[in-house]
Amino acid sequence: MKGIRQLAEHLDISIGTVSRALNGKPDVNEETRKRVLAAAEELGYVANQSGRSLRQGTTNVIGLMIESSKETIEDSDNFFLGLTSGLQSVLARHKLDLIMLPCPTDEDPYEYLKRMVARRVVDAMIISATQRVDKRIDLLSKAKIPFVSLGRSLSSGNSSWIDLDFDGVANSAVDRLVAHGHRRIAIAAPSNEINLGYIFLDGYRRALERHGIAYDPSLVIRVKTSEQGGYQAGHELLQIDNRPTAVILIYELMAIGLYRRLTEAGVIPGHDLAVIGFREEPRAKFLQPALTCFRMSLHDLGVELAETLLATMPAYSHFYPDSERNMIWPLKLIPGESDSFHLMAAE
Amino acid sequence: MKGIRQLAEHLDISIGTVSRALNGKPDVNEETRKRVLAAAEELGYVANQSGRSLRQGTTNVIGLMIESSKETIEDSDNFFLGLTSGLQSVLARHKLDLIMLPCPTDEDPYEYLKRMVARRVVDAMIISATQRVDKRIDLLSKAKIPFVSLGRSLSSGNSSWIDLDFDGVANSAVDRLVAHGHRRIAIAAPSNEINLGYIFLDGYRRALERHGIAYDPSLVIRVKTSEQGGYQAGHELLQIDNRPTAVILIYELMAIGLYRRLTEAGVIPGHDLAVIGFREEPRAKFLQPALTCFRMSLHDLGVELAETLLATMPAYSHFYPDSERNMIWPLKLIPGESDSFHLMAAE
DNA sequence: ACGCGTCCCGTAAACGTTTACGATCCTATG
DNA sequence: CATAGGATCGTAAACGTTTACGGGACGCGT
Repeated sequence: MKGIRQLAEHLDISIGTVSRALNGKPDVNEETRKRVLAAAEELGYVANQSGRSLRQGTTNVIGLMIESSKETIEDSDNFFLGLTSGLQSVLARHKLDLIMLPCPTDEDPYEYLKRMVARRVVDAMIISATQRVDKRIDLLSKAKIPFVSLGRSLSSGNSSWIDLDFDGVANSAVDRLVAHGHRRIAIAAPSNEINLGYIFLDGYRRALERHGIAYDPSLVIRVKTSEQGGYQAGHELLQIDNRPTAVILIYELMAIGLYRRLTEAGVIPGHDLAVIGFREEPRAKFLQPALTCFRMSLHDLGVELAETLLATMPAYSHFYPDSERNMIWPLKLIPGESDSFHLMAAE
Repeated sequence: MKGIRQLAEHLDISIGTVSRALNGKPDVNEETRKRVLAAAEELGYVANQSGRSLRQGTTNVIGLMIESSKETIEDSDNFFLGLTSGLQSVLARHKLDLIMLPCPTDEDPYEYLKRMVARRVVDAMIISATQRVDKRIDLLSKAKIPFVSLGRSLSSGNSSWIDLDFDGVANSAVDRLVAHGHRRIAIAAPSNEINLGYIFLDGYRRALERHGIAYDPSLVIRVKTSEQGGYQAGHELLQIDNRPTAVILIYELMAIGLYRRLTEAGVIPGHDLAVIGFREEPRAKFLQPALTCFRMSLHDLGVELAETLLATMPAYSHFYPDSERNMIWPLKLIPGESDSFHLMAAE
């Protein structure tokens, strides 16, 4: 089966009518529409995407850009795959397909995105790992490509975003640790320019202030968001004099490395050092003591992302009239035992 | 910047010459080529992919199909993301882009692939999770879409594939366990129709035979390849009367669940029950005792996949003249402690 | 009989690119 | 000088769709 022309000839109908029949347009007899659909099914005809895109200027494809640095690719998790399920459940309703665009580790994400945008291979984009100031946002805005970013940015302007509630996470974590008697609380934040690192630290700082605890910069550890980074964090924690009694991790896989380093040094996690991590991961279930952490549904987040995105696309926005353009995605605290040993007042 | 026409007008050159200049064709003055390239860079012109695809019948995009069932998506790992790095390093040399095509969990993989193929959105495909008999292979062959499958199949015919050496893995594992004195060796295989499960079991069976150990079907446990499945496997292991003294797992994440179930029952992994897993995963590093398992480089596998694929594509095959169409990908044994406690002869 | 509207269908242009072909100019060679 | 041939460029067709437009057939009311 070559194209619509062969299909039309086979049916002895004009090519225009066949197209209208297939696309559910009016001005076509219900009877002939049946014939056309049957023949298409029988001959296995599916419209060539290039031809269609060229004519309509639309691809019916949504892109999910994926970044994974050389350092974290080994530890990188099922985050994006977890998202796809929710995304697709919404996109499928509009006959939109999702493709993932993995940015090569040795290419600049901005340049990569620029290429993809210029080639007009997707109608809209979802980007993540949003930086504090992110050129990609300006790029997409100027190119008038609808998009939503997972993570707000200083560059966001009035574009759409959904951000994980890292402010809330930091606050609950500090509250909980303080309630358990901790006063010296360390925090492991990412070493790159990702914006959620800043939000996380801000929340941490303001929470301390709320509890009348002085902010101590030496308790802020900047490491990679990986198991390796967790190990490194543990290492640095042990060096601090007047060692903190608790630590908050921005990424749960770090807990594995942290536990490892602590255990090596004879420091018992949860007993000698309280630990709270983000986010709940099935594969960290094994940790002893069980990690206190925050839960979120990747599927639901995917659904929300898709709806927010569609709301920004003129052709689909009427389906989602009252969709928020911006939103803070809530996390739920899952109490474990890694922070529940009460401390004797040290002084 | 709209299209090549505007670029041509801006340069006051014909549209054909511009196209030739951009694509490095002959019959264009070196001087004007410079001008064209400069102007394209300045105005940010990039060829529209749809137009190009339509004309040349080629998209310059390679698809990596991703399957993840509802059950395993939570546990699914960085396998595909790990592959992309190697894939892209090769594809980039030929200006080919990689996209990942995640099959929705509620859609039949065959139908999904059929849609993607018919829409002509990629030039070639990489498929994985190959089934014992896999209709996708016939589909791609008939559609004359170059492809390589990760995992051979009974349907493979003379198509290209790379298969992980599960036969070798099963054999080494059995050899090692027998050398440690084990005679009753269980095996946890996947419950679906994925072909590597069969190969794994075959290898296991032949290895037993080689050692003069009778094959006992009750020692074959079929579970999902997830942490949950590992737990289930542990559960079933404990039910077997005349309990086996060792178990081989087809997937390393299963070890986490297995350890959990064993510990619950007071059975010490590595001591009361020897364990060998596939494949090495950074996140299973924490397990105590350390898991004996098999290592492979995802990056290198990606490289090999890309080269094998390109070798099947007429336009690129001359770059890879002596590339094997089929290949067994070797794994390296990483000794841990989970199988190294020597047993007293039980009888 | 005439006009008008509705239903259905065919015709052809347009989307942006690549490429076969032919045209022009210039140089070298006899 | 005539001509061959190389270098460079312009022209136009083609890829597979969608869709604006117009036209024929038919029914209905006047």
